[in-house]
Amino acid sequence: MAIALQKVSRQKQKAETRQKLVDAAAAELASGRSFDTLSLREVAKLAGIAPTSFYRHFHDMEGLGLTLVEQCGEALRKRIHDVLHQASEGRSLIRASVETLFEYFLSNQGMSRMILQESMSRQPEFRRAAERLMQTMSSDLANYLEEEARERGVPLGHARTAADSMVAILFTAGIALLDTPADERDRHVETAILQLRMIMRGAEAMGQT
Amino acid sequence: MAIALQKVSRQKQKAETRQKLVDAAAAELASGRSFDTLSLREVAKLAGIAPTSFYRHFHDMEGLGLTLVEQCGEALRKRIHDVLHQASEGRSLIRASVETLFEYFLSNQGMSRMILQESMSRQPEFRRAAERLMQTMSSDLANYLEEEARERGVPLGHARTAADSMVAILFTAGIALLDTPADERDRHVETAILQLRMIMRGAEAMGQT
DNA sequence: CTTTTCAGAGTACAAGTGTACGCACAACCG
DNA sequence: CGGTTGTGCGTACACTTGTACTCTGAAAAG
Repeated sequence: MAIALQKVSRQKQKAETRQKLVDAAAAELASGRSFDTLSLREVAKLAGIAPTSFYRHFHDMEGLGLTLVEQCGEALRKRIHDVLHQASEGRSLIRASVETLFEYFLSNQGMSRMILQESMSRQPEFRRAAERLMQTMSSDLANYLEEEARERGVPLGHARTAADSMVAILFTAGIALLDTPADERDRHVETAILQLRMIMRGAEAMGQT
Repeated sequence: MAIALQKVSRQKQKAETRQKLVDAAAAELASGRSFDTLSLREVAKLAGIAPTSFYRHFHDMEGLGLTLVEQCGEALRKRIHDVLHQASEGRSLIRASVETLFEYFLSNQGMSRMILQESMSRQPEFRRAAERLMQTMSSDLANYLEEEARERGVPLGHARTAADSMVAILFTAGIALLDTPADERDRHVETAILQLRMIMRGAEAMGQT
């Protein structure tokens, strides 16, 4: 006996299938595929829709890619923001940030790889999207550093520049991390923390000049 | 009237066609194509050989890619090495290094993009190749920093870690540089220099602890 | 109710892909 | 010299790719 099916609105239905496409792509990334070897037909098949129906949702694979980066970037950004603006349970803030970020990288390898990779992609749109993300994170971080320095009464020179350095290091280390067997990952974490502290020291030193 | 043709040895001939393949790929990269959209058939055609003859030289496109990275990486490494170990004509060494490296990135955009991009590639071989390059450069730099610090009698803590940071920043900045219109590039250069100096200061500060 | 809209399916096609197989012919080796 | 080796070519095959076109059926609009 068939259960009465809810009649769903058109736009809701459309949004759902669209998300199916996004999810299918994400799943494929998660299992190690690279985004630009992913074909329209393939994601369509994985999402359970006809290849030609893809066009009802995205004009391009690039369109899908941008949505993907955007969705994941938002999650990432939020995560860092939260760490910075809430109690860090006794851990130093630098340590908390590094650990949180790396944790995210590890549990979302597929998407992280994509973001990191597309930040160096040939497709200008992708690059810009990734760059925007990094810049947003860098701004967040810079604001925080300045505020925190003011509270401690330590003059901090070039907060934004320091923040840029930190983000660059975190992302570069992130990639290396994903290639590292689990039992050596701590070393990367400690190194990254050391690197960030070094930059903090340098920034403070240059603030006093 | 036909000029007498030199009879060429087999291995020399083979080496030549192999290089034709490499050059064809490099040329395509230089004109903006991304390596992994490059097909075997395409490079074969550009090199002026039959598609199936490709296999006489490389087992894979990946094989070609590795050769490409290797050749270009060597050039890059050498360039930096030279800057570090020779008179820098009055410029500070940091400035000289940054300017030389960025110059190289700009005049070899295709290859640079490839190296930078493949350092985050899905293909583990590529990643490792790029990582090897970065580590070599980092070692070179670390050695130099230590030696130079010894000469000045300044204790330098964690030279290698500092060098890693510097390389990460240089490569990240390199990508941004390539996306920047010519008249704004100086800003990137100055920022990078500032970032490296900051790290130096930090490293010195931590060396005294 | 009727009419319109539009997400999705199906078919079809031209173009491009990697590569297996066999052949030609010049360089090499004994 | 004659036999072997190996680079390069051409053909052929089985796929995969993006997408143009047409059709269907149900939700939305009137």
